[in-house]
Amino acid sequence: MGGKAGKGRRTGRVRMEEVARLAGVSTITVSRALRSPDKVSAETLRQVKAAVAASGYVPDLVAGSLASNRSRIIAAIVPSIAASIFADTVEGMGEELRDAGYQLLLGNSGYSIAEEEALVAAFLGRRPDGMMLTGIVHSEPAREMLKQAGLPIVESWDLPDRPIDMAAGFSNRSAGRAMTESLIRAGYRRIAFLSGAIEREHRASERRAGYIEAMQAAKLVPLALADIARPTEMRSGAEAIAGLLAREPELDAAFFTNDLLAFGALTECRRRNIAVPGRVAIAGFGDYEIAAMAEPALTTVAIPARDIGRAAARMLLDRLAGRAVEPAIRDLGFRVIRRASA
Amino acid sequence: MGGKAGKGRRTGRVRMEEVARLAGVSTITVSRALRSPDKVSAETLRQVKAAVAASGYVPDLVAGSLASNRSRIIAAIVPSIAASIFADTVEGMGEELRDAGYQLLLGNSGYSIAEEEALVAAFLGRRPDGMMLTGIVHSEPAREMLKQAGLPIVESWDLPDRPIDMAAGFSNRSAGRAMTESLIRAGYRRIAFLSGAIEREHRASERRAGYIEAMQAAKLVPLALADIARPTEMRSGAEAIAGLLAREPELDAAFFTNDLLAFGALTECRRRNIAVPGRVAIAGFGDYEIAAMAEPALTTVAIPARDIGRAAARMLLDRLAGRAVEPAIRDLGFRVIRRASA
DNA sequence: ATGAAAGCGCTAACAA
DNA sequence: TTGTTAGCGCTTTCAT
Repeated sequence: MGGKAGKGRRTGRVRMEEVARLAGVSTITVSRALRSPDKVSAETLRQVKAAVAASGYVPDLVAGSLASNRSRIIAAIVPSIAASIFADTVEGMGEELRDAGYQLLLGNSGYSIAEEEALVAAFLGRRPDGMMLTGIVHSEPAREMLKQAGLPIVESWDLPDRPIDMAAGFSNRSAGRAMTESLIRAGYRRIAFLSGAIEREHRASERRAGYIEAMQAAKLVPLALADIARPTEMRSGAEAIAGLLAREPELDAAFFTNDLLAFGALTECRRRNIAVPGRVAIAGFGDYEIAAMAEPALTTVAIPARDIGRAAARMLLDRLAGRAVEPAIRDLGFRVIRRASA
Repeated sequence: MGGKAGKGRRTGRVRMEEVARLAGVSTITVSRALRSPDKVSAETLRQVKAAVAASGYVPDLVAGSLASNRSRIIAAIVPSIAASIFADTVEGMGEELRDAGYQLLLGNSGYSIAEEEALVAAFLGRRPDGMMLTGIVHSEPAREMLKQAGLPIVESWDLPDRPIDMAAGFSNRSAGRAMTESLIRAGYRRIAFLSGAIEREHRASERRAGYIEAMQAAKLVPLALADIARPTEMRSGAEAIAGLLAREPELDAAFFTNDLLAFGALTECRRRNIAVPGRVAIAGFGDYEIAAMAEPALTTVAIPARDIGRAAARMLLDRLAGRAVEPAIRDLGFRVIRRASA
C-alpha cells in the first residue's frame, strides 16, 4: 500500500482537500465554487470543476450539515405510505423539494400518535430543516419537542385550532357537512355515516361531526357508525353494507369515510342485486381513481392530496429562504362531486 | 442573557456535554450509556438517564454520523411513490428498518434512469449505510458510483444478470410466461399483451418477453402492444380495450401489464355489454386490492411487493451487522391467481 | 476573490 | 468501568 494511507480514522472517500490540491486552491474555495459559483472567478470555477470530475468527488453532506447547521433534509410523517392518498401528498412534496435541492426523510406513524412522537424525536436528531406532520392531533411531548427545536413545521390534512406553526389542509368537518347537505338536497333522508374507530383517525371523526351537524340542522336523525375494523380495505365496505341494510331497512343512503369502503359497498350491492342508487345511495370520500371508474361512478368529495404536499413543501422552503409565509394556515378546500351513485 | 452564551457558532441545542455535566461524568460515558447501556454501570446509567430527561437532550445524529462513519440511514429509490405497489415495498422496508433503528431516505425517479442517477449521487452524499434501488437497469455512472461507494446495495423487483451487489425480486419474464401459459391452458388462443412504452419500464418489457415466449412455444401468434400512454391509470385500460376489440375482432383474451389497466378494461367491457370472460377474457398483473374486489374478480399474478421491501431491508441490515447474506440474489417468486375474469 | 484558523457535536482509539 | 485526546469533513468567521 503506497503513500498517503493516513493514520486517522478516515473513510477512504475523496475529500474536498484532494479536489483543492488538484485545482491548486484552498478547500474553502472549492466549497464556494460548488455552493455559490458566482463568488469565485470563472477560471477558478473551471479548474475546480475539472478537479471534481477528475477525482470523482462526492461532497459529504453529513460534514456539511454539521458545519453549516443546515441539512437540506425535510422530514415527513404520514399515517401510512401504502394508503395512496398520503402517497400522493408525499409525491407532491417530493416534486417541490427535489427542484430546491432538498431531500425527504419519510416516516410512517401507523395512525398512532405515540409512534408519531417516537418518529419526531428520532427525526429531530437528524436536524431536518423542516418537518411535515399529518393531521393536527399530536402528543404534548411531540408538540413540545417541535416548538423547542424551532424549525419550520407544517401540519397537514386538516386545519388546526392550535397550530404548532404552519398548516396546509382543508376542513374535514366542513367536507363531511357539505357531502351530507348535498345528499339531503338530493332527497335522501335516512343517511348513515360509516367509518373506522374514530378515536384512531381524527380526520374521520371530523367528517362524522360535520355529518351530524348537517343531519341535525335538517331535523334528521344521524346514524353514525364507527365500527369498521379495517377502514382502509375495500372488503370492509362490502362487509359493512349488507349488515347495515339488514339492520336498518329504511336506510336510503350510506356515506363512507373513504372511497375504498364505498367502492367495496358498491360492489357488494351489485353482487346482491341491490340497486345503487335506487335502493340505497352510496357516497365516498377522497375522489380516488376508482371513484370515477366505478359503475355506477361514485359520488365523493375531492380533496387536494397532492396540492397539500406541494403547498406544505413550498411553505417550508419559503420560510427557509426567509420569505414571509402568509397566511400561515392554508385552506386548500374540497369539492363535492356528484356522480351516479348518489 | 446570562452566562454561558459562548463565542462560537453553536446551535443552541442541548449538547451531550451538558448531560455529562449534570450526570457528573464525561461525554464519552454519556455516549456509551445511550448507545451500549451494558457498557456502563447501573448507577451511571441511571444518572445519565436522569440528566437526559432533565435537560431535554436530543442526540445530534449528524455529528454522530460524521464521527462514527455510520448514518443509520437507508436510502430507497422507487419509480413512483403514488403507485401503490411500490408504496407497499417502501412500507415493508419501513417496518423492518424502524425496529432496527434505521431511517428511510426516499427518492422518486419517475421511471427515469437519468433521474435515478441524480438521486444516487445526491443520496451518496448523505452517507447512507445502504441503498435499495428499484429494477435492474441503471446508468453506467450510477453503477460506477455505487460500486465505488462500497455500501451494501439491493436491487429489487427483478432478478439481475449483472448484480451490483444483492437483489430481492422475482422473474418478471417467468411471470409473464406463466400467466400466458395459464391462459393457453384455459383454452384461449388469440391473446394480446398490453403495456405502456416498454423501453421506459424494463419490468413490463420482461413480462412481455415471457408472453412472447409462451405464445411461440404454443405455436400461437403474439400480439404485443406497447402503446398505452399512461399505463398507471385505470382509464387507459378502458380506452385500450375498445379499440383493440374493434381492430382485432378474433381476440379472445387480453393480458395487461398491471391490474389498474385490466380493471379499467373490465369496467369498460361492462359498460359496453361485452361479456368477460365470455367474449374476451381479461388478465392483469400485481394482485392489487381491486383485483379480488372486481366483478368479475380479476385473474392476475400475485407478486410479493411488501416482502420485497422486507427482504431488501433485512439483507441490508444483515450485511451491516456483519452477517453473511446467502444467497445474495433472492427470488421471492410470484403466483398466478385464477379468478373469474379469465 | 481567496485563504487561515477554528470549530460544528459527536465517537474511535488508546490509556488508566 | 471510565476518561483523554484527537479528529470525522466540512463551513464559518475574520483577515487579506
